[in-house]
Amino acid sequence: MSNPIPTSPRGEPTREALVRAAIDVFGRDGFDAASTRAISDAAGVNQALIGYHFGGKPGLYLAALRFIATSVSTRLGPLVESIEARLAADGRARGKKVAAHSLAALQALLEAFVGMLASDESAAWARLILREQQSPSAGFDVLYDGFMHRILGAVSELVARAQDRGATAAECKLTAFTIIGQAVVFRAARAAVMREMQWRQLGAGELDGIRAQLRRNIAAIVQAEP
Amino acid sequence: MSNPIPTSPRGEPTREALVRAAIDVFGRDGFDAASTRAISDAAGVNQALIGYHFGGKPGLYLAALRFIATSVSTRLGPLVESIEARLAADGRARGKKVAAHSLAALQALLEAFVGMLASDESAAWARLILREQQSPSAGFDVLYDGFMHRILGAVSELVARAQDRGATAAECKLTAFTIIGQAVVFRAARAAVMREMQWRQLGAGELDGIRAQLRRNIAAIVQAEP
DNA sequence: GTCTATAGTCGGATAGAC
DNA sequence: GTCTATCCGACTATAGAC
Repeated sequence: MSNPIPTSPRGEPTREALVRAAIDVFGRDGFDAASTRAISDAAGVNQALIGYHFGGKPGLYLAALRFIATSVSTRLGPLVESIEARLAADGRARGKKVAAHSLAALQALLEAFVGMLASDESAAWARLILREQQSPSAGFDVLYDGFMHRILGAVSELVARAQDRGATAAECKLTAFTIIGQAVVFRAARAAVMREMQWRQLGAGELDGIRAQLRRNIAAIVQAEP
Repeated sequence: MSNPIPTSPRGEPTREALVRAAIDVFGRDGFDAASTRAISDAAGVNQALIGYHFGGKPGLYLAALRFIATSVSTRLGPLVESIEARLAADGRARGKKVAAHSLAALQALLEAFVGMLASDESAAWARLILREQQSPSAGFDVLYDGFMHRILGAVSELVARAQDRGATAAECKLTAFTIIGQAVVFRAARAAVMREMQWRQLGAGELDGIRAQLRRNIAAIVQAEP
């Protein structure tokens, strides 16, 4: 059916331009409504090249999701890796000291996360991800296995150590989602945020306020008495 | 251009069937990809009736958003009204007593909110709302003015009174969004939640766990020391 | 590897019978 | 108010020249 992607270096710029345009157009219009013409026009290449390079529209869609997973991993990967290394080094050790640096790491990770969600470049692929969450296609696996599972695991584990009360793994995962939700809302409900806050843009100043709020909330949640 | 909606009672069942089907199909496919044929088929009526009753596809879309705003208002309106009445009765009074019942009201409102977001019936229109948030059309006003602004105002005001430390209105609004985000994530990132929690459904048991988590987090956030 | 041209399908809107 | 029939434009995919 859909042939493998040709790998000749000569076509690489074309493939990358198509993928970048695809993320934008698929994110804005959804898979069905997005037209291959709109994508090829935005990429500045011929429409027939989508069939040649990706086998067709679905192949280009999957390539776009893979590109997103790689982008997120590139952006958050180093921080997540350093956290995972620290988690492994601490092993089963617990106590005030572990709790303190786990909280700090949790705050740092979510500040990086919300910074990513706030950026303009993330707008297009965030739209695609939110679509996949609402109606998962076969491509959802690319996103979940590509970065979601790993980040969720790190956040849950940090919550467990920062709280240091015998919360179950399921409870920590639930806490992780409520913490992540506090960042996600600034992308998922962006239009309402901008209108209600009467912001004209979400720039550095606004992001600082959001980050301070997140730091405070995270500390309050993990330090609260059970 | 698009004539006003005919108001004859004879056509009312047709209009309602079309609006209900429209919420489902528009939510699933987006405005462009949704076909009027799919909507009329799902509604069990003739495709040409969309033109007759709503002037066309855009008219039906706006009618669907209006229906959603009314549905949410019906579901959360009474609770919000009782909260607004209490806020008005308290006036400028502050202190421990006001803080305590404001916290309780905040928790109750968010439990109702997340219950709505968890319900299957809300899935379709939640999809539509998330789409509008990501790429607001002219119809976003219908949603914002219809219920968002009012609920956000109630949550912000409850946060201000439950904290009872001189936080600015902007800070309270930001806190309100982070609190609402903790509920919204269970709709916006539903696919990731189900997979990571290894849930097969989000039923009464799972919802109880989410609500307990929200209660705890909200109390921790508003009671934390500045 | 990239292009033009086109075949085949499906979309929204509407005219007109009942 | 509801239906059938149809126009016309836009879409994806692909054949074939360069």
